[in-house]
Amino acid sequence: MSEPAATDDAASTASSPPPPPPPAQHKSWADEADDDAAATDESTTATKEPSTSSPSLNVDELTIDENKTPLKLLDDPEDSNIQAVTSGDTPYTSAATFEDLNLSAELLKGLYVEMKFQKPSKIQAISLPMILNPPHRDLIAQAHNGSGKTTCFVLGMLSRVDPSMQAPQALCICPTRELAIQNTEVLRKMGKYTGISSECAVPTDSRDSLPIQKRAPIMAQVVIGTPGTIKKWISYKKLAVTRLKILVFDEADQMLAEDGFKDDSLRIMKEIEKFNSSCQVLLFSATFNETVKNFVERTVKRDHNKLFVKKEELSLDAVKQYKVRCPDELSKIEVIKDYIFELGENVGQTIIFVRTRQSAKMLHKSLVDMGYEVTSIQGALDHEARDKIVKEFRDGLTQVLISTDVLARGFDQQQVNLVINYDLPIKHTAEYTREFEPDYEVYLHRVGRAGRFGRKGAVFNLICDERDERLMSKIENHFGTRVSEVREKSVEDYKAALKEAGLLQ
DNA sequence: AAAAAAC
Repeated sequence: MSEPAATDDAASTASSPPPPPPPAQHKSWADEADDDAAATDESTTATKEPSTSSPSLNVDELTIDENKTPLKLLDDPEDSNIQAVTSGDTPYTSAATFEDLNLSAELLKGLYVEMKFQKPSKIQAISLPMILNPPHRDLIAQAHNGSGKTTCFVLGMLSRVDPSMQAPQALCICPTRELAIQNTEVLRKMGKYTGISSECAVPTDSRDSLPIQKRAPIMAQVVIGTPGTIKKWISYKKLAVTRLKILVFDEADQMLAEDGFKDDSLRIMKEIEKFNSSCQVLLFSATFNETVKNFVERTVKRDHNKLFVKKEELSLDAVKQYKVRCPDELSKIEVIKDYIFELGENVGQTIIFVRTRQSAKMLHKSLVDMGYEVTSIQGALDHEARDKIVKEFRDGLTQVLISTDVLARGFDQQQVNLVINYDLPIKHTAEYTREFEPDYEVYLHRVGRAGRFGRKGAVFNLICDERDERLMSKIENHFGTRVSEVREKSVEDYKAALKEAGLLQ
């Protein structure tokens, strides 16, 4: 069951000569920015430039592969809603237990004692053999919110690191500060007994940290951070990429989206590839829309593996979705305080999502003025304030957190049972069209803040005009779900909703 | 007409 795991890593630590010293980097990385940006554009149009391995060809081959190869679905018929396409003839066996994965005793202890895990979740059972076993192919993996994606790549990073080599061997890039910190904490917890060192690459307060030029090079074996800081560390040669074995993009669809972090991500990837073409790349997210899916498949190596879920099956049944029709903006606040807060007091923590920083501030002030204890977070706050607000929420000192989409993705707080969409998420792309498009991916991610790991949860969408109605029904159609209405002033409706969601007796 | 992220 677990034969293949021993060869590659073990051999390289035991018998191969020590790795060569990092080659001298003559040019500052920042100097190349312009060339790189130009090359990047070309590769996206898939016309020329063999800087990576001819992208246009890859697409064709992948398409053929997908159609011809019967899905090598693993041994569990229940997994049929996850579509797995594996590359080549490598057989993978789904891991029924963590023991099946040939993990070190220290890592197993971390999983059982620190994380209190018993056995791999579905996505873990399928993806971990692909991540851990040679030939360590790249992987694009989609899985439901709260299904344990983080464990997949954190375990991947921890088990691929050679504990005896003090150099960065695993790098994980995340879209927000909060997610980078959270992932670092998970890694430290899971890896507690392994002795593997880690560093969180996010901006620090300039007052209590050395300027980058004076800092020592990073020796940590795993680095997790946000694009800007990682780019900076690489360009100042504080983060060496030559020993990296594994590169992870969390929320990969956002990290590679045109209006996301695509340029940064591609630049980092190219820099790593330049010194180190064998580095394994993992792309994880709950969402990959067709556009970005198409693009990311050209971003990774040709012989990658992939796991996808149908969009209809992404909306968790565990989280019940409702809509409340409010006559105007002001009545949204009434609905929140007079009904949702009133009834939702003992159902756990709540996140209220808003579209803009301004409305986060406004709503925060309104609710505080009315005597409610709420906090709010958005990207314009300084780092200290952001960290403090998240910590208070995690410690349970605050029950209600107002947030922009800074926390829409990945934020894992198991006590969150209620999500309120004060505004529905909108795509900003169609600049000159009059019709608004919902941001389906952000909607799904927001909903996913409740019902972590199969827990109960409810979402209330506050809608107040024709535009909202259309957005809401588009969302329903897209995911093939029905969002039932809770009448604005009906206590009974709210009660029934919370009962149906399993949050109220 | 947005949010995120480096100075």
